[in-house]
Amino acid sequence: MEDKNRYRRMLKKENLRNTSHRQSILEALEASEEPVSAETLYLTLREKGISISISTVYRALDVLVEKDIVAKTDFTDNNKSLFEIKREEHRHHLVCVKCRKIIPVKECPFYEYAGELEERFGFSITGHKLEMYGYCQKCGGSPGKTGD
Amino acid sequence: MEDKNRYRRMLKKENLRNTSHRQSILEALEASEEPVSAETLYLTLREKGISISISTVYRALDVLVEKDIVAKTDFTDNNKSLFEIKREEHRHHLVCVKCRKIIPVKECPFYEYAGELEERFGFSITGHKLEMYGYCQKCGGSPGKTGD
DNA sequence: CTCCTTAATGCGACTGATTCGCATTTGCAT
DNA sequence: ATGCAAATGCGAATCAGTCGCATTAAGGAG
Ligand SMILES: [Mn+2]
Ligand SMILES: [Mn+2]
Ligand SMILES: [Zn+2]
Ligand SMILES: [Zn+2]
Repeated sequence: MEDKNRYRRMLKKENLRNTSHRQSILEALEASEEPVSAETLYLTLREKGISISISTVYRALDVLVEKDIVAKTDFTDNNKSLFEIKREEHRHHLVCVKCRKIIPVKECPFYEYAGELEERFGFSITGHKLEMYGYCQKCGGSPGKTGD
Repeated sequence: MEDKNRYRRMLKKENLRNTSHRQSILEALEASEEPVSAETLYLTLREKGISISISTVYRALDVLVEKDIVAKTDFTDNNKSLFEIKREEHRHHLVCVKCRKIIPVKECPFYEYAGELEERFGFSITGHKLEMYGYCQKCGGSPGKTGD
């Protein structure tokens, strides 16, 4: 219930109306540990008994991405975009090229590197995306720690 | 002319036939400093007087990506994929969100970080993509060095 | 060089994710 | 409560990318 108010504030700050659909979408995104497609999100909402149109899902996601509340990523292969709510600590992903599993990674080693590039290219970096591809443990990954 | 032989060898190694279209495509990709869309590539080839079909461009790119000779990237915004030949040193990109300029960056600060993640998640990393977004110098970037 | 097998290509039809137009509803400021 | 702009629903439209199938052209064997 307090998330509801947080979302309201976020939307307000961006001059977006606080609609029940946007609330539901933010809630569903927050609940998902992995990035989700517009269609998956749509189906999830419908299962919860929420009557919404797929166009609305796309439009809501668009505006949330534009306002930097949601991150949109196009992983290669699968032709659909995936969406993820932006959290305290932004995330990167390990994507298994075999089973398509996506593991979120919270660390970001890029800040100092970014500063260096900004100076070199006279470029002002406002964001970045990093996706790593390979094989998960089940599909033939390295035998490293099981993630303890 | 010696590139032609290099391409032939690359194709042969992957059991791909050495067709004139694939040669032209590799040549055009090599000549481009920036990633290009299938359509741009298609038009470039046509301008050179090469008669080719857009399906063939897509099919050639697909197989080259599959064989790890070409890198495919989906930059956000513009809904088309961009393609780039894989060079000695793989590249990342600075993308200006205003004018869409793409600056290639050759450094990759990523290798040791990758090793760490592999061990932690039992994941075997075979590749990665890193794209950075922001404003180029012309569009309001940092006043850093002009790239000397 | 000639033949043969099969990959590669052209072309048009098709797909499927995303977008759009427009009529209707809803949020929200006054 | 009222009015207006923003948001939504629904179907139509877009358009990058894919596919089927008939035709061409690599390139290996002889
Ligand atoms: Mn990061
Ligand atoms: Mn790298
Ligand atoms: Zn896997
Ligand atoms: Zn720019």
